[in-house]
Amino acid sequence: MSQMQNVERQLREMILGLEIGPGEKLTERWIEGRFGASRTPVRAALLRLETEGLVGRDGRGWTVSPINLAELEQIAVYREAVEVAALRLTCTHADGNAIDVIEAMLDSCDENTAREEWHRVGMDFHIELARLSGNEFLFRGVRDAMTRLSRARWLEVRDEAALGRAWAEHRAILAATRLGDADEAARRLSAHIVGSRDRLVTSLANDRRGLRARGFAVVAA
Amino acid sequence: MSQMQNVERQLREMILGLEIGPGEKLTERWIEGRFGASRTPVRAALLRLETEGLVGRDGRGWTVSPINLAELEQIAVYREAVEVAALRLTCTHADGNAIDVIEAMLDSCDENTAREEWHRVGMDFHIELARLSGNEFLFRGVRDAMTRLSRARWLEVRDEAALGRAWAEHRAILAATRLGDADEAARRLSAHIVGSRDRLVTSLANDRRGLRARGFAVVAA
DNA sequence: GATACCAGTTTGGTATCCCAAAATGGTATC
DNA sequence: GATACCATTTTGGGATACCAAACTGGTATC
Repeated sequence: MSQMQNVERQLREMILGLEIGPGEKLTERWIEGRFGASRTPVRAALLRLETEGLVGRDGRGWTVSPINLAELEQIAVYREAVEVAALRLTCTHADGNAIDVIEAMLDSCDENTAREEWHRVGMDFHIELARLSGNEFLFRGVRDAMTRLSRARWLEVRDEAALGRAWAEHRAILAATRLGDADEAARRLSAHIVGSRDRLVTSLANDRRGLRARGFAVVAA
Repeated sequence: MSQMQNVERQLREMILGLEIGPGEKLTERWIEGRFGASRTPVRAALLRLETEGLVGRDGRGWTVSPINLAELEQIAVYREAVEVAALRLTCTHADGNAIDVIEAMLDSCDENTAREEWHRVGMDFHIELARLSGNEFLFRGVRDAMTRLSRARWLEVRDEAALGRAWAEHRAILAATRLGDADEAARRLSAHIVGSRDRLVTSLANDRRGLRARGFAVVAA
């Protein structure tokens, strides 16, 4: 694999994994040294990650995008539009086998599963469901929105009960989709997204002090 | 302005203006010479234009994205989702003054207006309307979709009557939005987008031979 | 005539160098 | 102690050099 893709992938993982905190300054030379690549692939990676919203410009330099509560709310609205559209599309040509695969993803999580894995599967559920629509642009929209939400969701304080409820909602959405009941599926997905957004923003707003203490920049709604 | 932004802007204009045809090969060295910049800004520009879907990789090299009828149909579906969501949002806080500005854009076109200008205003109408939603992500979604549709719409064979009908639809959408009638506005916008898509794809499919004769790569639906 | 093969050229990927602007840090001044 | 000022360093933007892989055109072989 080329250096360019390597730097991009590794830097993205460090940002999403919060190994580099939201709001931290980045210098091209530091990245260069950190990954043993020269500046050309480093700059290519930064340009890509900028379009993903993971890094941004801070004057002349680069910054890991802070957690922005107002932005999170906007993303949730965008996500609802594209994900519901994708799901409605999927309902028009529901494929039982494909839905089985996604349901198996949910089943793969139990009480012994690491929290990190629940997190990842929770994202992939929505991404893979959107992929079933067959529409590349709706799919990308959902995937990009989930990427932008990823760090915030990881920071969210979630209890076991909340995760269980989310999983139940996922299953209900799948069930309606399997039946091709677009209205029911859309209704449940909308509720899921809105609820998810509210819990997320509330949790982060409440924990803002703690997040700042960890050195994470959090911008208010 | 920096070279990077310069190269990006000029190259984008050449591609959107069809000065470089869909499907044409690009070499970094040619661009370098054409705009008097070195490869560093050229590379940055290509990476950016790649995310806009205007250029793509062809093996190791670069290609101006061909007109892809299947893709155009998918983009229209995506666009409908985000643009309708944006419009519904706008209807919840309709601002008469802002709508006046957009209506003035429509008024600025008359029988003496160049076709190129009609084309530009037709795009900007949708983009500016989406901006009123106040949601950055819905706005970007609409803007990016319009960018991707731009070349195809320019190639579309459209008569005066079709343009007149489009303008009437635009005005009806604005009127419903001004009244805050979200359902009516959404219904009219959906119809406008679907009709627009059908005419576009039909026109291009019919004229495929002519387009190929001009050296434009057109991929079938 | 078709094909396999080879030398020369082109091209994108990468590394490195240079520069102007911005950030930094220390110092003199009040 | 606060502040204005200046020398130094750092940093991103750009230019260029180098390389390996891909492409090209021609040639020899069958």
